Amino acid sequence: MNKDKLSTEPYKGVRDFYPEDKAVQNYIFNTWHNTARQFGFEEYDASVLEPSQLYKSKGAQNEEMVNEQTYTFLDRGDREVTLRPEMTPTAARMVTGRAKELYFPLRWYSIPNLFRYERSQRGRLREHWQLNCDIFGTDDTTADMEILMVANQIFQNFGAENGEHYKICVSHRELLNELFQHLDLSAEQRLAITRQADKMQKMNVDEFFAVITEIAGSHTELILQFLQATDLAQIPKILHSSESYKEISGFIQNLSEKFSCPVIFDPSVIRGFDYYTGIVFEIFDLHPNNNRALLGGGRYDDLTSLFGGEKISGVGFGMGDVTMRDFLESHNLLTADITAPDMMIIPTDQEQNLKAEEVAHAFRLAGFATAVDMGGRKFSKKIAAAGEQLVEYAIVVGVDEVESGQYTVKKLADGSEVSGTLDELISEIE
RNA sequence: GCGGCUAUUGUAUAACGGUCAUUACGCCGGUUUGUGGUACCGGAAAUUCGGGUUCGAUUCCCGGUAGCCGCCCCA
Repeated sequence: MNKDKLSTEPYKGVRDFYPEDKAVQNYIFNTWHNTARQFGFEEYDASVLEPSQLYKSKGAQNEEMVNEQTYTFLDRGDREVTLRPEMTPTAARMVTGRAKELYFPLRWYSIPNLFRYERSQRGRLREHWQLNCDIFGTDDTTADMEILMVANQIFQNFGAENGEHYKICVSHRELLNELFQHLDLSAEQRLAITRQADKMQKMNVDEFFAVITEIAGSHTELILQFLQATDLAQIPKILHSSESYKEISGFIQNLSEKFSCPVIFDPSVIRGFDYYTGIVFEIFDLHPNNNRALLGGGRYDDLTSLFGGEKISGVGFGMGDVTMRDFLESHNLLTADITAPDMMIIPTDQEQNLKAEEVAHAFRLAGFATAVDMGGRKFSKKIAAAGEQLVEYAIVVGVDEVESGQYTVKKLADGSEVSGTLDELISEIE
């Protein structure tokens, strides 16, 4: 290997999509598009470039994240620019920009590519695509239910089963907040507990007990009672009379009973960011190799305050293509759209290439995806190659065909042949 | 940013410190000068880089680089 030559590997943490990979991605994207449309969502999009300020404005924590975990640089006009690491701020920006003329509730979805500057690992690369679905401008819990039904339907449309391949876990931000308030915990304690809750599944019980005791001291028991609850009824009694308790219990019951979408109460579902204020949820991959969330989201009551104007609330989720592909592969649910041409025109030798291109043109105008193999191999090899690429039909173009005007189209799957003029063939194999 | 593991042809792999570096798939060609996929024959193609130990290193040691896995963080 000559080290002076350029590497054929893609840039660190990003992927090449060879045709077989692109076919998988198309299958995933098509299922996402179709499901979003099934629920009446409209697609939006924006540039990958955003002013860095869009991500820094949410607080110091975010500023650190932008500085260390995003692709951020100065443009030629000394403006600080960031490759978008998430879509929600962009969506908030766009919704606010036209808040006066948009009709709410607004159902929007997008499949943006997102970038993050960090060490890659299984399920987390530096560039990925993420389906974002949101319902903006309503506080009604029906919207929360609908958003989860979209999420569930996506998995159904991939042929996955709730409870067998994945599970849907829900919680409510206010429940934990109320508990914190009741116990009069400091902001630092709250943050520390919130951080730990996410990791509960990865630790054993004793370890977890020790960690929480260190943070919360005498309140450990109540906090553990909350975090270890496997059912809404098991959380501390003092929370049972709250509005959020009523909201989430109705939510769970309705989804399971009315919409065949069983969801599980799981208090360890927190979601990292501050803008969530109501119901939060995650969908987990149940395959042992993929012990992580495939999708996460929740309700926010004020996403647009940065831009001034009226508050706009909403509910939404994001899910990534990398974890989705791992999910489908692990559970053997993957099918891919074949992208081979419908028809391959095969000149017997290169003298016939121009004529072959003419023949191809006729079929293209008739609606066939048609390619010409103008390479220098023997034409028997060309037929073999077309067959292996799963091309549907092949037509050999040689001196005999050109002189007689009679061509033979071969169906490669079974070897059957039909002969005639080009016009006859075109109408024949429709 | 931190830690663990790995590095052999395009891919996947084999090789007690001594081989002409194994095998399979894929690729190219032929058996087959006008009709494919299976069979047979042949071909091209590799030890990540730099040092060290040794008569001799793919193999052992050190360092660089890259990849994978995990941690941190998770938008």
